[in-house]
Amino acid sequence: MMPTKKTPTIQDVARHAKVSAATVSRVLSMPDRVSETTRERVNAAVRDTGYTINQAARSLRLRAARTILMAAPNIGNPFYSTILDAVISEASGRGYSVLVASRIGEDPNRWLSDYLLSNRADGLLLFDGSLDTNRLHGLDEGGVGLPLVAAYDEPPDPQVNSVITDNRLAAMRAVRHLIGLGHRDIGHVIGPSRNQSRNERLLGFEAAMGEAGLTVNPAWVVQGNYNMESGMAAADRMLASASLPTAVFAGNDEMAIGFIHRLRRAGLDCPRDISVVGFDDIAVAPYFDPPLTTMRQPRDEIGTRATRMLIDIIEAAMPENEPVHVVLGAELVIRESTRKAG
Amino acid sequence: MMPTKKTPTIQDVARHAKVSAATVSRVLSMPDRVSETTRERVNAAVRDTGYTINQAARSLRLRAARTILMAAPNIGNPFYSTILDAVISEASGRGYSVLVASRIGEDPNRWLSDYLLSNRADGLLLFDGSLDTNRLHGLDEGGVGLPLVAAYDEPPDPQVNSVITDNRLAAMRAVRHLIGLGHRDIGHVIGPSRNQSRNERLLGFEAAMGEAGLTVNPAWVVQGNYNMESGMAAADRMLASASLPTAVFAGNDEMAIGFIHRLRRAGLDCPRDISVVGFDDIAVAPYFDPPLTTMRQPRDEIGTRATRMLIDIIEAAMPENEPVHVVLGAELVIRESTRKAG
DNA sequence: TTGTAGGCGTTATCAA
DNA sequence: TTGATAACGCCTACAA
Repeated sequence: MMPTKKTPTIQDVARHAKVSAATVSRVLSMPDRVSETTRERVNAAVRDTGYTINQAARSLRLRAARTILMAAPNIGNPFYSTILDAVISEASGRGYSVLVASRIGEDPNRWLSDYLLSNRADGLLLFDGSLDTNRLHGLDEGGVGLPLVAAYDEPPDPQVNSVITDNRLAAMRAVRHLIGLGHRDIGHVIGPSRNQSRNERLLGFEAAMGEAGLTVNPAWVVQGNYNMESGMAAADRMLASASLPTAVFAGNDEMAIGFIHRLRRAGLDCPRDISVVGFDDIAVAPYFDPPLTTMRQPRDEIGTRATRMLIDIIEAAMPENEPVHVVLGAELVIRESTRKAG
Repeated sequence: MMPTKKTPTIQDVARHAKVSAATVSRVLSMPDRVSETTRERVNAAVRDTGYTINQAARSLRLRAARTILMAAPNIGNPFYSTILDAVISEASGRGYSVLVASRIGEDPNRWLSDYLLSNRADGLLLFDGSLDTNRLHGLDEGGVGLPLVAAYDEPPDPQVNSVITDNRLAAMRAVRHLIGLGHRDIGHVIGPSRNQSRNERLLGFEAAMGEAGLTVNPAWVVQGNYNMESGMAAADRMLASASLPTAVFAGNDEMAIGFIHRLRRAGLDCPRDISVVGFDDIAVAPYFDPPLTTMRQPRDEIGTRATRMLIDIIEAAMPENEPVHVVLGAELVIRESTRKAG
């Protein structure tokens, strides 16, 4: 076995090319400030030595890691992983790496400060609405503005940049679709209470009901947890009530799927007995039986826009005077889980 | 707006506590080598100044980033994102951060060398079977052994450490289940050709057919792409053949779902007309209609074991003399997409 | 156009 | 037990 060769440094390349380290550095970062001939010599030397830049040294010197951190409540959830995919594409297109943190537990701020204030990541993409962005902003002692973009969930703090879907409007449109189909007895499976998007969707539900002069039956508004299991439980609770709605707006597709599944086990058919509209348009939605009518969130765009915004902020390197808020629309995708009432 | 305070360094803390920087460093990394009283003074100073360690400087000095890189073909796929979740848990429990790279394109080696040889990541978790691990090993010039664990896909290279499921055996068990149900006309939807796991599953399929004295009808072996869309296409091709099998082993659950979906559109029912067994046990499998019979891969365990192994290697910091191969079993989960023949 | 020199913030070695 | 000092590898004034 060969003796371990040390990985070559910029000095090794310099020696090899018979120039100074400074020149090598220039060739790498601003090639036009170097004469053609030396540039070629240096490039050859880089190849010969197999040099790769040491990022740690570079970060230390530049005080920038060219890395961003994405924090999500549960990266195993396809919703977030789809976004992550877009985040990685956009980030690596701009020369940034992506660190991922999931299920940030008890002390999120300490956690995040470890990442952000310690030169590991230059900015934060926050997909976890349960984090307290007010306190997070406190991380940033000087008040300069920690590069931060909150996405997906409505930020409780208008001070932070955000990219979100208009959950309220989207919910209204989903419910209006049901109402347009002639439904009047409409239920809602809502998300977990900590979640801000859930509140917006509930508000949208109520607004759409109100504008149509329909009353909300509290027994038909049941809480879930944004997963399939909880959709089943929601169905159970609704089935236990005195009467049944003819249509239900589920806070997301997972819950819609669990809900429909449970309905079927109880001998009820969707859409024959109950129409169901979901939210998100997850991958399986078109292939489910029945194919799910749902509000499609532009997840790619959420990831791409949020990342672009974050990197712009990082590179502008200036205090964000005015926070930017991007609001994206959701699109109603009509499939077969909803049909005319009666 | 306040003037930007520079983030405090270890020197600031030292001044504050009236000790040397070396002492502060010791308090942070080996507290017992410091007297009780100074330790307290230093800790207080750390709190007062709001000091956080600069990871870039630390990495430079230590020649280690305490970061690992996970490379997957498509992190948006729930299969990989579930694993990622486990990877992050395990890694952060051991004080490591996780960088994620997805869809590594044309020149994967260059890409990866950028990460690994440049002190950004200390090791690689490779979930992309399309990467050439032979050439990847070449990254490691001295032959010391780049810390690398390949997972999920059968590594074409026995030289690299791996954590995999026994795809062949799992496939055999899936098909035996079908045979045990009395099926004799059995088809197979296989994965994309670049994929090694697909070959193993095909081999398992053939082995199980062979041992039961059944012949494989080539018209019933159709290729897909591990996604739902391709499952539909596979069904189309099978429906176009002279006769139909009574049971099908799908290379993964996504294809099983697309397949069943298409069948239903053609007026065929699963499991009444055709039984289908899938592979993976993705989240929606129990909620699909019919609930999917499938081979469950221990995805959490894959992620956890692979990560543990990688970090062990990194921290042992010694040439891996013998590559380690961990083979995990898959479990048959019988639900309702398969039933007795006839 | 190129080179010299200094410092980014840490930790390990060596002395005290 | 503590402190001074010297790297780790890079970039960027400033000088030549």
